[in-house]
Amino acid sequence: MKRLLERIDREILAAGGKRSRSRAVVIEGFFRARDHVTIEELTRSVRESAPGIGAVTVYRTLKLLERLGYAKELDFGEGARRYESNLSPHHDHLVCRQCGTVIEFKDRGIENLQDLVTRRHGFHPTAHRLEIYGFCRKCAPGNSPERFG
Amino acid sequence: MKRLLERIDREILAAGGKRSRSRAVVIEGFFRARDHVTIEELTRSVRESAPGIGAVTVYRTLKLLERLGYAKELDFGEGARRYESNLSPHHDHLVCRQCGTVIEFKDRGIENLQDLVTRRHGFHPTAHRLEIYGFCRKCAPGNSPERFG
DNA sequence: GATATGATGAAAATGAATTTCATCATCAGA
DNA sequence: TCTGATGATGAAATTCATTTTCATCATATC
Repeated sequence: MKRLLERIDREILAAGGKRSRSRAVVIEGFFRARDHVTIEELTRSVRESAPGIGAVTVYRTLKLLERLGYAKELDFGEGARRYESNLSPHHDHLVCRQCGTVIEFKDRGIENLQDLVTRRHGFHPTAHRLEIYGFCRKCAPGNSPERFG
Repeated sequence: MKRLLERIDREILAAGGKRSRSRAVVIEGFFRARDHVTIEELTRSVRESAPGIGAVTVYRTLKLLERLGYAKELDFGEGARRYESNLSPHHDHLVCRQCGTVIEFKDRGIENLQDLVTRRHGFHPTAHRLEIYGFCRKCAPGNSPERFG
């Protein structure tokens, strides 16, 4: 973690930025937080140790991390965006509509077929998003007495 | 088209709604419009024939069509939602980041693999979204002198 | 035709995200 | 180490899509 923060620090410096205490706290908080956080969640958690930090700084810092390639914006259609660390390799998401759990998955076969599809249309892909919405194992119809029983 | 509008009309009545001129204009406008319209685009086009129609009515009418199963909300991350008719069977989208063109595609292989993935995680899917972003044939790197030359 | 109630549109409200701006902090050079 | 330039901050204001409110209008129903 220390290594990572120092590396990001160096990249910010190299890009003409300056160090700042608030930003450091937000960045560390982001990598320590559970994945797929909203700005609001992250702001709340970061303020536990550094109460003065404004939500605007959290917005700005995550935009910065995204620009540097360390964070990824997600949108599960909830109104507010979520962010995940971009350190682990690319993956897609299963999103439970009941409890909000997000399961990450990776499927080489799907990716290959996507490549075929784009090639067939002469399309040059730069990114994709695949989300499957439904009910996770725990919330599945039949396993949720209070909802279906 | 006439048939379709009458059928929707009947469904609205059956659900306890009433007929309305404005709404009829919006619904017809929606099915005549090019696919993947924004509220703003549809409002503008609808106002050419019925200037008094408020954007709020367009919002409400598309929500209604969605509830009835005739329209689908899309979000290509542009800030404003888009809507497409839900009459044609399910498909996914290639979205050009340069010119905004949207190509629809359908790939049974991808869908099958998605089913496998969800089953592997004990997940019960109810919907999914797959969008591939990049450059369409016309805007592809190498074909766009003003951008890459 | 009278009446209950759904639909409308303008304006206000909401809420996430961004911008503005005065102030503070940090880096670079003397 | 001091100092000036400029990046970063946080509060408040702004933006923008969408939703809600509300007085009024329109349409089914009796």
